[in-house]
Amino acid sequence: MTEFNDKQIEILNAAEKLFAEEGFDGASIRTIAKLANVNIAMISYYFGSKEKLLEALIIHRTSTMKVQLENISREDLSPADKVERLIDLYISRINANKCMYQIMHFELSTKKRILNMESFMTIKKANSEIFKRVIEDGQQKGAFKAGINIDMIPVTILGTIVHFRTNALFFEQTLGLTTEEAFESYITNELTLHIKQTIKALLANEN
Amino acid sequence: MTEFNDKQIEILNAAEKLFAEEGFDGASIRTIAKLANVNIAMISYYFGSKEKLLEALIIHRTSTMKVQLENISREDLSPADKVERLIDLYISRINANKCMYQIMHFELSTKKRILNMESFMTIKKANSEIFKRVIEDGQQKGAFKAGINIDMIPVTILGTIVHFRTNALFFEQTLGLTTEEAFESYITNELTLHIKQTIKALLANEN
DNA sequence: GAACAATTTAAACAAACGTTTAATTTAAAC
DNA sequence: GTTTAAATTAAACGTTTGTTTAAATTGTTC
Repeated sequence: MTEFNDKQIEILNAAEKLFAEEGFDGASIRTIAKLANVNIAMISYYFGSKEKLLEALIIHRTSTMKVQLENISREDLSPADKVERLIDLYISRINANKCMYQIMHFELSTKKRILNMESFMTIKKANSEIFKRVIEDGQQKGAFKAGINIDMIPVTILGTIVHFRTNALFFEQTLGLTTEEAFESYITNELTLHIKQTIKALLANEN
Repeated sequence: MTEFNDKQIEILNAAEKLFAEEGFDGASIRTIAKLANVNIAMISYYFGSKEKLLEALIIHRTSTMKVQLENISREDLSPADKVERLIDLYISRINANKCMYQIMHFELSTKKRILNMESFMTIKKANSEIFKRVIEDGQQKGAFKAGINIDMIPVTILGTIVHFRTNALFFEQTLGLTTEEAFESYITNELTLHIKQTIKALLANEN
């Protein structure tokens, strides 16, 4: 879409970090400018306002989250393997965009800004539909059970990951994940395994 | 614990609503005071500062969230029924304290305030341990499968509910839950059923 | 009802906020 | 090299922020 120069990219990166860490209201134009090594006036100069900066950031990041999931439904895999690959992709995407997810989940939950969240919603919708297609295919082939709420499966997958991340402090204590690596390692191994086990069990046809 | 008079309660209620809707930084002392129908100075007078108001609110609300879950592990039910009851209690507790959960999940995720979240963590820990006990009991009785990640089961339950609530706007659109009642009804019926189905499937022993 | 403490108020406080200005520097075009 | 546009700056703008003050009101005690 719109091309950004180096200065603008630096501002967007700084904004992403600080919006995620301190919230939109908590992060100030001055701290963002300082982190990006630019004059405070540059933000208004390039983006117009703080709110428009957030909007630009969301559109910029979501546009790069291309629908790579789409390809999976075309791959020649068993329905069960497709679901596993989808879960892997979900998790790796959140890991790669954890700041953005943090920001958008807060923005979605707040009633303050009636910001344009359509770009984020569109991605969510597309992903949900891919999931739906794969599962319905599996049901027709007799691999998956009927009578399950397909709409809520992405909710459980995403919810589990997001909830684990937001409560990082809690799990650092209770699971002893003191270092950053231990925490991330737990996500890619134990947590991912748990999600796969859970979804598999829900879908499994005992016949 | 500490007793609050009517004015203080009104301030706490107003603060809870506005902190949840607009975030801690987004809500101002003046809007809180206006909603509570008190002078702005009363907040400093009673609570000392905005930050201490949040702290008082958290301690006040979490102290009322007594460990009612504790009783369930003593009830004479099958392990499967106990799990169902635990899920019901989880959901009804979040429904009853949705504002507080909203606030605390944001506060937990932000790196800004190093606020005392111990009261919230203690509750989380207690609940997790009750869950653990019930499931381990079910495993010993042969009702539940072995080789599952017990720690992550509350994460999946809570994550699914919280994620559904935070993305309310999205599901209003995609599921057509236009009214407040339709949304809440979906949680108590479809979503609850989905969670129970999921956890049951994960725990079920096929032997 | 006088004396005292607790409550409530309007006003003011300094600090931080997002944004704009007007001047200056850098870059591009001819 | 002059001209024009773009980028960058420091300073100031008017608000809003959380908090405090000092005066006024209310409640309590004897």
